[in-house]
Formats: sequence, C-alpha cells, structure tokens
Amino acid sequence: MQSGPPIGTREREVLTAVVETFIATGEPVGSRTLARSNSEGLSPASIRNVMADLSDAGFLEQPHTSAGRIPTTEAYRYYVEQLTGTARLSHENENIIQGSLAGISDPQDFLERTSHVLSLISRNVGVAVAVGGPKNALEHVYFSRLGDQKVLAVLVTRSGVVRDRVLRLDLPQTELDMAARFINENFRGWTMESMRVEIARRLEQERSEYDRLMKSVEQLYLQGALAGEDGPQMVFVEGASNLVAGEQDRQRLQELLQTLEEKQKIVELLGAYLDTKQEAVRVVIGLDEAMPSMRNFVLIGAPARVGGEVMGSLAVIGPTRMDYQHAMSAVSYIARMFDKVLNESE
Amino acid sequence: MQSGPPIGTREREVLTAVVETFIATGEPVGSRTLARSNSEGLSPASIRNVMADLSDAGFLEQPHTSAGRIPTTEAYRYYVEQLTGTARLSHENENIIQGSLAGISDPQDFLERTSHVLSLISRNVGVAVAVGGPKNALEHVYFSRLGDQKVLAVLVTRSGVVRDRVLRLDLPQTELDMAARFINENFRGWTMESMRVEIARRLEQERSEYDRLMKSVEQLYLQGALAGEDGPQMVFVEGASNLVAGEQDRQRLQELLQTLEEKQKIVELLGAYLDTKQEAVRVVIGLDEAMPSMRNFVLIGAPARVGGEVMGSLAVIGPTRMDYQHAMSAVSYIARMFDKVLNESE
DNA sequence: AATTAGCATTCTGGCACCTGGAGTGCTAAT
DNA sequence: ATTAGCACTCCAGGTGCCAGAATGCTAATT
Repeated sequence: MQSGPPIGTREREVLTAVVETFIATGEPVGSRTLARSNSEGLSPASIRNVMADLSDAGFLEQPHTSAGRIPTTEAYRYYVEQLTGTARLSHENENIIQGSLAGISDPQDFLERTSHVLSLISRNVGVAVAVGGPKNALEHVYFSRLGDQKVLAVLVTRSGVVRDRVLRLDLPQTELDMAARFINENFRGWTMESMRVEIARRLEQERSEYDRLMKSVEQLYLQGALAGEDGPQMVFVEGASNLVAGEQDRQRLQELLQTLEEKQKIVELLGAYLDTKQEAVRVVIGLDEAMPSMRNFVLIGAPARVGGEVMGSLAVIGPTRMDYQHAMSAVSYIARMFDKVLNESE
Repeated sequence: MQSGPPIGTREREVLTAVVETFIATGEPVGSRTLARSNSEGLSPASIRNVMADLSDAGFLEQPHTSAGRIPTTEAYRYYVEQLTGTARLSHENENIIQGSLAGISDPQDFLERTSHVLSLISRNVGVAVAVGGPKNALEHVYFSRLGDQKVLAVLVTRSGVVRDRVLRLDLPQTELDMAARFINENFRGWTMESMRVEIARRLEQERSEYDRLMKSVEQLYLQGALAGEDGPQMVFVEGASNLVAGEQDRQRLQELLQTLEEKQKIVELLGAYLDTKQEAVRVVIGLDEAMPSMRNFVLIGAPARVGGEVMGSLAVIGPTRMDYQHAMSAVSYIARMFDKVLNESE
C-alpha cells in the first residue's frame, strides 16, 4: 500500500503538515489553515487538490463531507518513517531524565522511575517491564524456612533482579541450606532456563539413586522455587491519568484504563511487538490488531538490556495523536542509558 | 453536630431512605419518590416537612431550589454509623473472595490479589499496602556481591515479606557473609526498628575498637542496607477505571486518577486514618481534609495483620455514593482472612 | 499545464428558545 | 399532626436556526 501511488515531495510536505497540525490541534485540518501556516505560498485550492489525492491514496480521512482532513493510520506510519533518525532529545527532557534516573543502581527502581519519567515527558502512559527472563543469569538462591510448612525462596539474578515466592513445603532449614548450596555451587552464572533444564535432567537421570539432597531439590523444583516466567514479573505502568484529557468517549476511556490495569496484557503487548533482538526504538501504529480496546493507539518501545542481556522493555503508549519526536527520543535515550547506568562497573 | 437537633425515628427512616435511594440512583431524591417506595404510607407532604428539618440540621442539600435532596457528608456519617455491625457478606462475594485468595501463602501475592478483589466487589478502587513495618520481625538478611561496586541486600521478615536493594559498595563477599552472619545470629526475630537502633548503638559505642566486621556492618548500615520505612513499600492500587463511570467532571476525574497514581500519597492516606491498634473496619467520610482532590470520597479500610503483627492495610476508596454494605463486609472479611491464611500453621 | 479564484453546496456546533416534568414551600383543610 | 392543593421555580431536553468552515468543481489566470 505504502508504495501504491508514488508520493511526490509536494504530497509529502502536505501530508506531514496535516499530521503535525492535527497532532498539535486535535482538530480536522482544512486547506485554509494549511495555506496560512505553510511556509511556501500555496493557495488553499492547490492544497485541496493534493489533499484529495492523499485521501484517494488512503492517507487522509474526512469525518464528514464538509470538514477538514484527519490522518489515517497509514499516514502516521508514513510520517513516523520519515521521522526516524531525526529524533533528538531536547535539553529540557534530557535534564528531566538525568535528574531522576542518574545514579540509580537498582534495576527495579530504575524501571519504576523509567515508567514515571516516560509518562511525564510524553504526557502519556509510560511503561516499563522486567521480564522474568529465562535468559537471565543466576547469581544466587536462598531458601528460608518461615513457618511450619512454609519456605521462602529467593532468586537473585546477576543483573540484580530479585524474585521471591513462598512455597508450601516442609523441609528443615538444614536441608534447605544444602539444596541452596548445591544449586549455588553448580549453577551460578547459568541462565535460569538452562539451570532448570539441567536440574530436571539430573532429577530424571538419577531418580533411582536419590539421596536426601536430591530429594529436597526435587521438592523445591516441583513447587516452582526455581520457576520464573510465570512468576510475578515487574510491570510498571504510569500516567494513565494522562489519557483522560485525550479521550472524549467515556466508554472507551474506561476500557482503556481497564486494559492498562491488566498488567498481564501489557506484558503480552510489549512481548508481541518488541523484537528483543532489535536494538532500535520500534513504533507500532495500530494496536487494535492485538487489542481491540487499543484502537487508535500507538506503542513506542525499545528493549532494555544490560550488557547483552535483555532485562525487559520500556515503552510509551498513547493515542496516535501524540508527540512522536519527544516520545521516540526519550525512549531511545533511556534505553541506551539503561545499559550504561546499570552496567557501570560490573 | 451529630447530636445537635435530636433525630427521631421518623427522621432517621427518611434519612436512611434518602441516602439509600441516592446511592442507588445517583439522582437527587424527591418527596414523591420516597413516598412511593417507602413501606409506611407517608404522604409526600409529610416527607417534605421532615426533609426540610433534615436540611436545616445539615443532613441534606439541594443542588438547586426545585430539585430533590442529596445527602451531605454528615448524612453519610450518620448512615454508616447506623450500619456498623449490620454488614454481612453476600455468598456471591464470599465465593469470589475465596476463589481468588484461598490458599495463597505469599503475602505480597495475597495483597496484590486483595486489591484486585476489593476493586471487583466494590466496583471502586481497591487498595492494599504492605508497610515496611519497623515493627516487623527480622527473619534473615542476605548480602550478595553483584559487580565491582555493587552489593545486593535482601531482607526477609518473619511474615514473608522480602525487601531488596542494590547498594553502591565495595566489599568482598567474604566480609559480606560475615556481616550477614553477625546480623542473622544476633538479631533474628528482633523488630526491624529495634535492630536498627541496637546496631546504631553498638557502632557508636565501639567506635574506637572497630574490627573488620564492624566496619563492614557500618558501611552496610550507612548505605541503608537495613533501612525499611523509606524503602519501596508494596502498594497495590486497582480499579481506578471504575471511577470513570462515577465522576462526571473530567477535570476532577483526572485529578483523582493522578492522586491514585501517587502511591506515596496513598500510603500516607491509609496511615493517617487507619489506626493500626484498632482492629475493626474504619470508614472515613470526607477525605478532602487530607487531600483536596479527594473531595466527596470515602475510605473504607482495615489494618492487615498476621499474628499480632501489623503487616499493612487494605481499603476500598470510592465516592461517597457507594455501596457501603458490600465494601465494609468485604474489607472486614478479607482482613480477618488475612490473618488466617497467612498465619496458618506458623 | 499547473495553479488559483470564485462559487454553490454541505455539514457541524453553538445559541436561543421553549416546554414538560419534577420538586418545593406554604397555607388551608382534615 | 397530617395532608391536599396550589403557585412557583428550575432544569433537562428538544427544536429551529444561523454562522462558519470546508469541500469540489469550473472557469479564469499565469
């Protein structure tokens, strides 16, 4: 579609102008308005012609016959494509980011503030997710007996993410200690995933000659002490209140807020669109394909990595009518910062 | 005020009727409507008289001259007072609660779901907070060296709450282990608070004769490894989307959502009103005293305790026009459940 | 050939206006 | 003490209307 009817420079200029003024004002853009603001002295009539063409090509829409034009999803896509690379973070925003993220060494903390800062800068929803990454390297496990039948399992990954869960299990502390030592000595530095696989393998293999230790390990394993993916990932979503101003339809507003409250869905959303192999900022226009309630919404995200390791992702979510420049530059900047700050001196 | 003009049974009945129908319909209640629904055959005119008295007494308001009456804050207070003790959880709700909370032994998990369930049942905002309780008993600390200058500190309380933070510190693992052992051996079971005080005291006292161990401990202490209050408490706020339907004024809606996003404020709010010594459900009507944006909002909360220990609190926050019965009974039920489920077999 | 001026046409959003309905307070009757 | 009756008040919602902003098309202009 995008290369159906070739877009000349004239068309491109008009299209960008329409998109930008629409983003700025929120109201359908007419030929008159454009003629006034446009630097080149084009008459309304000429612009009308161009706009008609753009409408035919599927880039512009009219709410009703005698109204201005509104950009379609396609138009935004095109616009963003033009934009990519241009994005430059304003000094003001750079200061904001530095001010609230510099020097934070705790990854969870960093993520939480990231979502906050993103929502501030973009005036939209800021999201930060720490994936329970099966790819994360194990640093340490601890088991601690809490009550009669309860055991607390704490997993620490090399990047400093702590995951804990309480298990219903009745093992004496001494055995827990042995199990922990066994795991720590054998699997420190392994990825969670391979650690789990290997433990499962060993359990399988040595089933006949189980000693006390392996029995404890098995119990812990079965209770999910070493699980991760399905464990509670950290999900920070902030700035939902920013949507109130932008969305007129109350019904829809409520649906949106509801969706944002379902952390699980947010994780899926980011997971589905953010290719973690890709490093760059990704802009997804038209989230309704994945979630109907997100019609006319956009995701601007990037994976968050420390060293080579993907630790999660961050993103801005907002209506198609948003300031792409700011959002993109901020996301990109923080994504790079992530690595620097958290990796610092490791 | 409440005992200014004595309220007879006639007045009481009318008042309750007004409050209840207003809660149900959301529209100003007229004498006509009441006369129809009221079991006793009172004529509209009589009701009008009573209502006029109630208006004078400050229990009812009129949006404008020829409209029905709306309950004032005072009226809600009175109403809830009448109600206290009556509250009975419906079976349906009991099932919902049991269905999603039964058998959960992880306190964080429990709290998170609590906020969710509360928001579901009350159709308002559900809140659950785990205080970094200086009163919590220490179970264990772990220190783990992450990178060149980073140390991960993990504190586990007896009730199973895990708190972690990354410190900028350069100590070898062996010293970290010694420090951890020192603390674990000497302070297991102490409250966080007294543990901190005692450590500070010892550091002070033995300043002259510092050995290696105490030096490590001091560094950890200074870096806040053992701090808690200012650390990231767990705050779960869910169901903000429910407010969309109830609040007409967009401006105010946005302010409300913003307030709910500031977890810190929520913690203060609960802290200010929920007397943790008190066990019962507390209903606070008129939150605007503490937070202007919460005009016409109500807090229905209770402390969450495990054993005698206060672990946090849970609450429903919603507009004065809400179903008090449901909310109160649910809060009370979960508060009791809290103790049972998490304390089970300890 | 491309651009623009001009014009008839279309549609919305806001404003003024009106009216039915619901509610009130008061007085007089029961 | 209660209630019926009544005059009065006020709002919500419907109608009608008009100005303004765009549009598409055609004819004039460069």
